[in-house]
Amino acid sequence: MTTRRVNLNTESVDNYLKAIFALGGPEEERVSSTALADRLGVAPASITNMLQKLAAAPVPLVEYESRRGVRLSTAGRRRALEILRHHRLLETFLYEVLGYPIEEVHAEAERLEHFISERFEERIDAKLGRPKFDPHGHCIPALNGKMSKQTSRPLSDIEEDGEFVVDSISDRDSVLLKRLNVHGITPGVRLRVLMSSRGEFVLRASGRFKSLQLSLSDAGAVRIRSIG
Amino acid sequence: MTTRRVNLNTESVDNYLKAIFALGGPEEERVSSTALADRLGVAPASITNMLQKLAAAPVPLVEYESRRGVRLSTAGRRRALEILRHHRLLETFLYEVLGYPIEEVHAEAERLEHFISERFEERIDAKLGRPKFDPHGHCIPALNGKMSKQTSRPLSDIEEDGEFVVDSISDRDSVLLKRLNVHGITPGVRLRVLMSSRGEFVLRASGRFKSLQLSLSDAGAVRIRSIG
DNA sequence: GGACCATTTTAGGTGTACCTAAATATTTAG
DNA sequence: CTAAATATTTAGGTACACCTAAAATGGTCC
Ligand SMILES: [Mn+2]
Ligand SMILES: [Mn+2]
Ligand SMILES: [Mn+2]
Ligand SMILES: [Mn+2]
Repeated sequence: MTTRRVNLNTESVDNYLKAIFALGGPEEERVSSTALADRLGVAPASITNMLQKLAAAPVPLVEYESRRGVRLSTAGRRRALEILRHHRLLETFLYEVLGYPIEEVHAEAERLEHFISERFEERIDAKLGRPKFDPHGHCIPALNGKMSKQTSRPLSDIEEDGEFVVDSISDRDSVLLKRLNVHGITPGVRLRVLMSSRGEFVLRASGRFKSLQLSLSDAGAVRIRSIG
Repeated sequence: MTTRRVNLNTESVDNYLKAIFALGGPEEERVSSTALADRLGVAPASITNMLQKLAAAPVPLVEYESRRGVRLSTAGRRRALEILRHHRLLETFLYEVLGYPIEEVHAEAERLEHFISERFEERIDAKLGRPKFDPHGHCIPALNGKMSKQTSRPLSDIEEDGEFVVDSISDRDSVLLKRLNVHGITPGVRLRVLMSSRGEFVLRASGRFKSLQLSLSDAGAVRIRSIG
């Protein structure tokens, strides 16, 4: 009755860990099976299956109690941050060195992040001059896994007109990303925000003439901070 | 009785096609199951299984008759050349742009070749100035799949002392590759060859003091052409 | 022309990562 | 507090890419 050891160095495991990390938020709260199923686009039953496997490993990658959600273990968090570092370095590299359009870097990085070696990671990091942020304004985790906390808030939380600085933009919706880019809404840019009726947001980047109207849900993809 | 269609866009299929292409040689001769099993490091039974699948596809990737070996179909050759182009562009890129040591480019390219997009391929090709040869001296197939025939011969075929130009060096043995590189034996270099007793080769690159002794089998990894 | 031997194929499994349907537990609402 | 709704897990599949062992084939050698 030898305990058969499973192989957890797979693209799939990477993606589960990244999803748990992302959904857990800065407080690393427990994540539900449904939320994961939704994010990863797989059936809830598949989630349960994988979580049981990740939790039962010799070095568990998650803490998991049946029906009580899941959170990353220390090893799981280390691995998630490693992949996130690959992802963001790749995005920066594709954008800066290979001249990709901003809305195309994410999909390419999403695949390659699982297959580049530590040497590749080191070489592009060096070539880019050890960047701290990716082209969407997201912080790149350091080699030791350290990552500074976000001080920004979602544009969708704003309740009054005002001026802000664009902190970062989610890379998950490439159509929206391109639309924002066309209107000059990129990380670091100064932004005038007007609340229209019915929870829509009207944005204008500094130095631009054309404004852009965003739905509440699209506004959730943009993070801002106060001018300063 | 619906014919279930299989997915042939996998890393595994890529590698089978590449192996058939490489083993078939310039004449694209039929390749035996054993030769493939040997090259790919899988059991002969696995080879049979995959070949049947590749041959039975709606657009067959190989021509296969039981017990008579395989060769690539037009579609299979196209795909093999596409992957070979990825591989060699990646090697050139890793070497030229990222400063990899020559003996490390192959392993990295071997993984990444299956996962880069057409955009990535195009961007590194452009960045490198549409190179025709990779850092081992191998021809990079064109976008349309055209590739010029080799005019070189293996060093191991030489039977008398002489001077030659290094054409290319196999990338499959990284230890040998590094050893050759240390002795200045790289594509384009002028090479003095002395036949020692017992089928060993003594090489000296032009402008170098130290010679290098190579076994017959290692000499098979070096291709040369006449000076001119 | 038959026996032998190497090659190749068939038959029957494995582990990974999914799936659907059914069962069960938890939460919410009346 | 219970019933309905929702969330989660269990049970029983599938496809892929491997594997080993056994059977079949085909060429060689006497
Ligand atoms: Mn991204
Ligand atoms: Mn991914
Ligand atoms: Mn190579
Ligand atoms: Mn490969």
